[in-house]
Amino acid sequence: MTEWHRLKKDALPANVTADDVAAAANVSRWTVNRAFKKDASISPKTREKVMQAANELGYLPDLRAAALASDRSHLVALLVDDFANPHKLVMLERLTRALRSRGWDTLLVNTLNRDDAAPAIANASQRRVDATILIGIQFDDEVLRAAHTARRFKKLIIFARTSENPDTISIAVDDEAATSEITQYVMERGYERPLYLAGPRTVSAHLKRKETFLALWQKHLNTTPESVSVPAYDANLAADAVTITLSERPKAELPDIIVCENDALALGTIDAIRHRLGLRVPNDIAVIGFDDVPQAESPNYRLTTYRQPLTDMANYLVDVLENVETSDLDRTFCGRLVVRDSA
Amino acid sequence: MTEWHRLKKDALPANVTADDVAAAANVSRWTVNRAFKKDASISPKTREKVMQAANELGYLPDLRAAALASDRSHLVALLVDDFANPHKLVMLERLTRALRSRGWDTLLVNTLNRDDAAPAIANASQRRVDATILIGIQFDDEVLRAAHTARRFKKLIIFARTSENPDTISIAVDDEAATSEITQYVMERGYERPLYLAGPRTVSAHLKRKETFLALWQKHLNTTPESVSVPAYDANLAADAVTITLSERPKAELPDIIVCENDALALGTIDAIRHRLGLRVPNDIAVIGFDDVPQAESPNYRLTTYRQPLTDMANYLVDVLENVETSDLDRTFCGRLVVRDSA
DNA sequence: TTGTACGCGTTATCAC
DNA sequence: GTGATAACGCGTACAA
Repeated sequence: MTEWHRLKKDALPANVTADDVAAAANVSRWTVNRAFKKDASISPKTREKVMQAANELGYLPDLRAAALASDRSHLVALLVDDFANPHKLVMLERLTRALRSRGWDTLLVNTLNRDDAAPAIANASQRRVDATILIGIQFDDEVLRAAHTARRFKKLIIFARTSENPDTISIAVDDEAATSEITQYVMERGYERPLYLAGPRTVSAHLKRKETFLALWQKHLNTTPESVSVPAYDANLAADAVTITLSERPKAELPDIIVCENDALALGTIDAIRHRLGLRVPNDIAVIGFDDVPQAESPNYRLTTYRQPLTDMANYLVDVLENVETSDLDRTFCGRLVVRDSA
Repeated sequence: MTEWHRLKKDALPANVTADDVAAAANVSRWTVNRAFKKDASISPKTREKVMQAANELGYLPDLRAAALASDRSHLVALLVDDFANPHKLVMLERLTRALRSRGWDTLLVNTLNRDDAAPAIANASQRRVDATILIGIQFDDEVLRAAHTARRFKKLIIFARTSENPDTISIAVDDEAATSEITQYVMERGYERPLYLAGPRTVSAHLKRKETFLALWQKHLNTTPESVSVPAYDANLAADAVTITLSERPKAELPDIIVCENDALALGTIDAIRHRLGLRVPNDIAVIGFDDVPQAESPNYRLTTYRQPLTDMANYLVDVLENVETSDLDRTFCGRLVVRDSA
């Protein structure tokens, strides 16, 4: 008989409650509770006794019941609708790491399609999460209104994206400062004919990158750069868009740099320049991205990009969760330009 | 005043319960319950009346209380420890899609480090999830034993990885069949000096790819191919390993194909071959992967790889959840080789 | 088809 | 520092 099977056999019943522990430790159920609570007024000796009994019985507090009774679940819902962007995986890692290491659990909700955003939010509210975090793209005012109607969570946080909605807490990088830094770099390096490649336009939770870039260029050089949009942050879509836009174009009219709203687009752009247009990066066309995804530093791409301070942002998000306030919690962060070889 | 603000102002109290709806609809609380339950014996008229009252009050059942009372949460924990592998993002999307579209919610648990696996499982058990799904790599027998000690969930599922552990349900691709198909393809294309690039060796939940490949090669050609391992499924690690292994080697002794345990390794391998060794793919060294991540079809990689039927696997996982049984639910699936240009 | 005790396992609050 | 009472919001089982 393996050790595993012995364990299986000796397994105690699954439904050990605080009452059982209380009986075993000869204390009241409430004392058991205190033993599991930080800074509770309980003598070290009793706590020790309780913990030992709990260990023997395999007792762990039931978080469902705790949430029901206290109306705080230490649970957040994370709504995502944009799994084509590799940066999402990084964000998921950073957010779940910050949350979990500080005692918060994460409900990952895949917003299946555009019409599913509102039901997804309603669903989260039925779990009585303490906050709902939006890290997708298709959240417009309509969705935020749905969130509000299905009000049940105290906080609605928009992460890595800016929102002016007053009932929302936005934690994001300062797009204007970042884009300003990028623009300055592009100008200093002497690029003259940029093409801006943007993602989908959203109504309420957006990035201010494209408009800032165009405005700055206009201001300093008095011309408005060309720009193209794709309907999702997807490298393949970006590659197609770049190919279609530039393939028939005479060399002299090609852009000398493509400024991309994020790395997902930038990576596709590099692929298209090399393998569809048959040109070199950065010699023929340079490329600059945003996010600094892991791929960006691969020897194949060596992408110049802007890195967001995701860890700081995630930690601030937990600060917000632990704060009782609900308003004036918006905050922007500054990242830094990571210069590699693509521009 | 915007519509948003009006809604805010008119918002009803957040704590609407079934009792409130019952009062408003002039029925008992239990009738309200039935209205929200599928195939409950309730007259359409009453249900309609209840639903209307519920809508007006903004009532939605509290899933915490439901789980507490029924001991079924329709919630699963998804434990992940391997965020460097882009395939994880695809798996997360497919799993959450299948789960959510069939009424299941997902707790995403980031297993922060090796020692955190057991606490992570314990934490999931405190949420009283109906099942725990492991999609990482660092789950050995010790961890599974911890899972068992913190028993509270009915099912422990290992997804996309094989386990012989009797208390575990394993849903995976048939590695032997898949590797056999790959091996046959490699032989048919006339490759003679393969190098096998594997990921970390795990104890209980493993892939049978490397051993199968080596055994088949041995059987048919009577030689054992060289193999190399990296400690994580990370493209950068793979690139480094390939570089170190091959950079000083005379051309004649280089492998003519590198067979990778998955795409994460394969993409890094291609990068290293091109940019560090200065060779061509597939002309000098061919590469073959496993998973068919989105990157694999980019014009830059055109990776020949093996695609798992992830959607079918995810749907089967939900079947398993909805099944009352616990044993004999293991199942393997067959995928297909996707031939592109890299091999 | 509809209504009624009771229990699920905690927490908040107050009494000792 | 410790024990006790009353919720928290719903499900189950059974009765009407």
